[in-house]
Amino acid sequence: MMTPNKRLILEERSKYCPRCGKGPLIEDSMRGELLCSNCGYIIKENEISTRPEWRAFTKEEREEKSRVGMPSSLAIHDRGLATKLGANRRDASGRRLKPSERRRIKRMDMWDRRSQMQVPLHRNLLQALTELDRIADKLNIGDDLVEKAAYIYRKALKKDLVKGRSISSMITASIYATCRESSTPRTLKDVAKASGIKRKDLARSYRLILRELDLKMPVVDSVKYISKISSKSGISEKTARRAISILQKAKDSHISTGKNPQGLTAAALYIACTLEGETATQKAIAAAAGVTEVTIRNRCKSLQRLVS
DNA sequence: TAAGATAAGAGGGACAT
DNA sequence: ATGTCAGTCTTATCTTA
Repeated sequence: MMTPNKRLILEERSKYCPRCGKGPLIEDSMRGELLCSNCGYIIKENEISTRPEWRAFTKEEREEKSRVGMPSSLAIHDRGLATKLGANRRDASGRRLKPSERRRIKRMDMWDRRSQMQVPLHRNLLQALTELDRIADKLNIGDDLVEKAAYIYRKALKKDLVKGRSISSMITASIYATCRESSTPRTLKDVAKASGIKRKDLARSYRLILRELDLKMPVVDSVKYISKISSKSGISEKTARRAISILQKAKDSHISTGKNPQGLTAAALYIACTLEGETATQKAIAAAAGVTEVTIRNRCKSLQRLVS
């Protein structure tokens, strides 16, 4: 009972990162985040702790939450709390609320007000999150990533990063950042296309977010792109595996750092094709990977030295 | 027709001024 | 703050097998 709330949180969690499986997890008390010291992954549930007091309630809250209908979602512009405590004291399905639930909602409401979300900001968020849904749908990314993107956007908004820039470009950048963070293979190009933002602008906004929010991204693993590219250009499983081993070698010899991962992957696939006697044109692979043939050739030059 | 070569230009990071 | 530099990637065009 004497345990401070902070420690309570930490003890409830696994000591290992859910993504990379390593750790240890450390707490960034400045931002109230729990993150992996190995890969920088921010453990999602702790996002809520930008409003630290909530953490005190976790245990009971969690049980209560499940009884009170819609979960509070970061991807809803007001976290789903728009409906203030109504006069009739009933929830959405008409049930009477228990006094304890009423108190809780009132408290959440209070924090909502205190969170200095002024009306223009609300409007901004609403617009951004509408856009977020639309783009996320096109990109086929899951709800958890949508939540994460919404979280990043909120942070950007709080830091006034959106001021002077378009909402679309910033929410798009948030989405891209989310993909990178979770190692979901979506390229700048993919995301730009889905949103209608120019690649250049997206890249700029993304870098801004990265810098200002101090986000650390895992190094993108070119192997992740193998299946995407090989299936698009109809390359066999066997050849794809060969390409993976080539990429592995490339990684070990450090020629892959600083190179466009799609280009590298495309080149590895091309070389694998020639080694396996499979016919595939540079053109086809380049198209599938979203890079030019020239890039493939350039990567091939350094990769071929490894293979031979 | 596929692949290689070459050249020009865009955009950004690093570093110095 | 601004400019330069090295390096990457893209587009375009020409040549080669």
